[in-house]
Amino acid sequence: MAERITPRAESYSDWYVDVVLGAELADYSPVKGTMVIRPRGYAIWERMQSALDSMFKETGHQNAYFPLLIPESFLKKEAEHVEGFAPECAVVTHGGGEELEEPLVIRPTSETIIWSMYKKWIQSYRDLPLLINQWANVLRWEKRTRLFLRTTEFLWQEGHTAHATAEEAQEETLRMLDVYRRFAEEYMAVPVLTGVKTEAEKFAGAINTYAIEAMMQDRRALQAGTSHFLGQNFAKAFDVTFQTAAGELDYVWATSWGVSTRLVGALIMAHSDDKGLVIPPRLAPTEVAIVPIFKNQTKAEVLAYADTLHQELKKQFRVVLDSDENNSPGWKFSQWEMYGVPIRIECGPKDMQSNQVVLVRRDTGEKEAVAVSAAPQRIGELLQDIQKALFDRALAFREANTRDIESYDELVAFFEADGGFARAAWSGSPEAEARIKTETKATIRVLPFGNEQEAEGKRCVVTGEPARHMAVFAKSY
RNA sequence: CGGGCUGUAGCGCAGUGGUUUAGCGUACCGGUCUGGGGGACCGGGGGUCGGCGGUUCAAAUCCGCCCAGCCCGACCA
Repeated sequence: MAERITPRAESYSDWYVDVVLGAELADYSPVKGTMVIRPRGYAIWERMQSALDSMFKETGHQNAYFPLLIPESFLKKEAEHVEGFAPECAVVTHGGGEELEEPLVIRPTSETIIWSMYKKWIQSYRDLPLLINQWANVLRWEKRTRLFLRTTEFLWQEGHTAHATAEEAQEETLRMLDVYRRFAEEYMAVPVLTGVKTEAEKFAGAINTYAIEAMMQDRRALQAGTSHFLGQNFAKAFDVTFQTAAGELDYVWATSWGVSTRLVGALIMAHSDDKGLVIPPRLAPTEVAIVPIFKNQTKAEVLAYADTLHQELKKQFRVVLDSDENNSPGWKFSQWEMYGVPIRIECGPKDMQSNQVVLVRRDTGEKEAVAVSAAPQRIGELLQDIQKALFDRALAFREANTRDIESYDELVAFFEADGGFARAAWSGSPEAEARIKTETKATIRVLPFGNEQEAEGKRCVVTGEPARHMAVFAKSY
C-alpha cells in the first residue's frame, strides 16, 4: 500500500483530503488557506467551465473581464454589502513603493466595480437587459479553509445582469438558478434542492438569494450555487438609472449569480469512495484508461494490440494508454481507480487470442469481456450507464437521509444521530431559526419552491406558532 | 480568532538531552527476473529533524514565538 486512503467510515474529512491529494487534484501552497489546483483538478474545472459557459451563452450572456482591484470606497456604497464583506477583504495599501491615497480592495465579488461601470453604459431601456458574465478569481479571508470547499482565493464565474423591470430580473434570477440545477444534475450527477434562502443566510446586498443545495456522503449539505435578485439596491448605491419607454427615469433592476471551484469539492464528496476519486463521465477529463497486460515474451504484440485499440477509441473517447513498463498491472488498476477514470480496459494475451478486451467500470467495479469490434459501442453505453447510476445512487442516498420531522425533540434527536436533511414546519421567525442553529448546529439550507402551501395548517416545530414555511434543515459545509 | 492534536527523506513513521556519519518501511535511480488486483532480488542516491530565537559544555529531543495541516468552536453567499 503506497498511498492508503483513510476509509470514509473512519474519518470523513481525512478521507476527503486523502482523495484530493491522492488523485492529484490540488495541493497546499505556502500561504495559509490557498491551494494549487493541479492539472488533474484543473482539467475537471475546465470541463465544468466549458459546459457552463455554453449554457450561459445559450441564455444570452456575454463574457467580459473586470479588474481585480476595487477602490475601497466602492465597497462601502451599499450598506449591507460592506457589512457582509468588509471582514473578509484583503486590502492593498501600498504600490510602487508608496502608500496609496485610497486603499484598494482585492475583489471578494465584483458587484461594486461592475455597477460603477454599468452607470456609464446604461442610459435607456434600449440598453437593457445587459447580460454579462465573468470568469475570475476572488479573494475572501476565510478563517477556516478546506481544499476546494473554502479557500482564501478561489475561481468562479459571476454573472451580473441589469434589467428594466423587477419581473424581468426575477425571471433571470430563476432562469440561472435552473441552469445551475441542470448543470449539477446532468453533468455532475448530483441531485440538488432548489429554493430560496432565509434572511439569515442570504447574500449581503440581495433582496432574495436562491440556491442549489446538495447532500454529501456524510449527510451534510453543500451550497453548490447561488443566484441573487438584487432589486434596485446596487442601482441606487451607484446611481444607475435609465429612461423607460414611457420617458420616465427609473433605477435599474439587478441580478447576480455564481458557482465556484467549490463544485469540484462537491463532485468529490458526492461520488468518490474508499478507493479514491469517482468522476461522472461527462466531466471526466479521461473517460477510458487502457492497461495492457503483458509478459516479456508477449510485450510487443500486446502493446501493438493495445495501441490499435487506443487509436480506434481515440476517435470517439477521451482515452489514455498506460504503456508504462515499470509498474505492474495491479498497481495501475489501483492508480486509475484513485484518479477516478470511469472505465478501465484490461487487455492481455488471453484477450488478444479471443479478440476481446475486458471493461471495468469505476463506480461498481464490475468487469465484462467484450469483442474488440463491439467495444466502442459498449463503452458509449457504459459511460451513459455510469453517469445515470451515479445520479441515481446520489438521489437514493439523499432520499434515504431526508426525514419529515414533526416535533422539536425529534429534530434534536435527528441531528444528534446521523442527521441529514430534515423537512420541518417553520414559523418564519429568525429567533426560532437561531435557536435551532445553536442547539443542533443545523441551519435552514433552503425553503423549497412551493413550501408555503405545504406549510398550511402546520405548526412551527420550534415555537408551535402557525407555520409559514416547510424548511429544509441540515448541517452544512 | 479561541481550544485540542500534529509537523523528522517524496509519502508513512521510529528516535524525545550526549551512544561514533539521524534510522525503518515505502517511493525514487541503475540492473536482472517478473507481469490478469498495489511483484522479487542486487546495487545506489536523498533528510540537519516546519521556521526563528533562547537554555545548555552539548538540542531532532527542553523553553518561547511564529508558520502550516487536521479536529472542535466562533465567524461565513
